[in-house]
Parts: sequence; structure tokens; C-alpha cells
Amino acid sequence: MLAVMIRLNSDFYTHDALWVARNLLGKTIVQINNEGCELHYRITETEAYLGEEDEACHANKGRTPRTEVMYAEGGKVYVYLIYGMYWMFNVVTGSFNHPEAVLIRGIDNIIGSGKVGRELKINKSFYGEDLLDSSRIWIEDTPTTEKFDAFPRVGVDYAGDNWKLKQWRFVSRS
DNA sequence: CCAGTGATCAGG
DNA sequence: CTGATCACTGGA
Repeated sequence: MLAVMIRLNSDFYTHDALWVARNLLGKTIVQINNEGCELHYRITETEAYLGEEDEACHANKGRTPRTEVMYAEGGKVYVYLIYGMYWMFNVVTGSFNHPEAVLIRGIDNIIGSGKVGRELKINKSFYGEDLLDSSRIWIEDTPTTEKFDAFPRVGVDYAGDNWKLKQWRFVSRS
């Protein structure tokens, strides 16, 4: 029996960032590399950023050129460079004009958002990429009974206690 | 602990 | 234009 892999669709990504962050665990990022080969990566760790009211979310400071794509309907890619070195790979979620995203922090045994960006060779050209339609990167539904643990988000000490203590980081259990 | 590295954004 | 900041990593 052949397991048919289906690209995740708009119905998936338009859920809120918390739902998407939890439900992306165990799903498969598919990427076409420079040689035309199809690479598969299992998502193992995610983090949710949820709206302008979330003090840890980039959109907390409102709409800017960088955060613009977060205001799109779920299904786009949000990338940004941090510390001049690391490209963060995020999936935009939720409805139009509600800025949310899920940061991919781990794939397979690669743990750490900077390492994920490096492995996927993310750069600015991925900003706004449409996961529903792209021919070079997308995410596929994957049969899984994923168990996970929740932790506070990483690197958000600048946010108020209410926000930095939220356990919006999700890690697949073994 | 700390350096590296450069885009981004608010403020003059 | 300036300068602070940054959802990080790797090496003392």
C-alpha cells in the first residue's frame, strides 16, 4: 500500500498559530534542492507567535515592511535574518489581517531555528513564498500520532511576564 | 561567559 | 543619517 502524501492546504494554515504549531509536529517539509532532488524533513519543534497583542511577536510593533507578510492569510512563508547570520523560517497562520506565525525550531535531529534555516538554505528570496503553490518548498500531511511537550518560548525575555511565560513552544516527544 | 554579523526600525 | 536591537550559535 502506497502512502499518499498530500500538501497541507489553506484549511490547515488558517487555523490559529497555536493549533498550527502543535499540528505541524510530525509533518514533512519537502524541498526541491539545486540538483532537483526532493528532500524530506520531519518537523520536531515549533513555536507560536500570535498577533499584535503578543509582546513576543514581531507584529507587536505593528505593520512594517518586515512584518507585512504576517498579515496575509495563513500559508505564506515569513523569513528574517537575525544577528546578521541566521535565517529564521516561519509559517504564516490564521486569517487575513491577523498577524501570526509559527517558527520552525527543529527538523529531524537538527535542533535550533538557526540550524534549520541553514539546513534548508533559507534566504530573503523565500520571504512571502506560498506554501500552497510553491514548486520549491511546501509541507505535506503525514500520518502520525505525535505526542509533544510544551515549554516557554526561547529568547523572548523582552516581553512582559504574561507573554514570555506562555508555553507556546512545542517539542515532539522521542 | 562573549563575539560575530548585518538587516531593520525609531528617532533626529 | 545614526545607533540600538535582535524569535541565534559556537567557542572560550
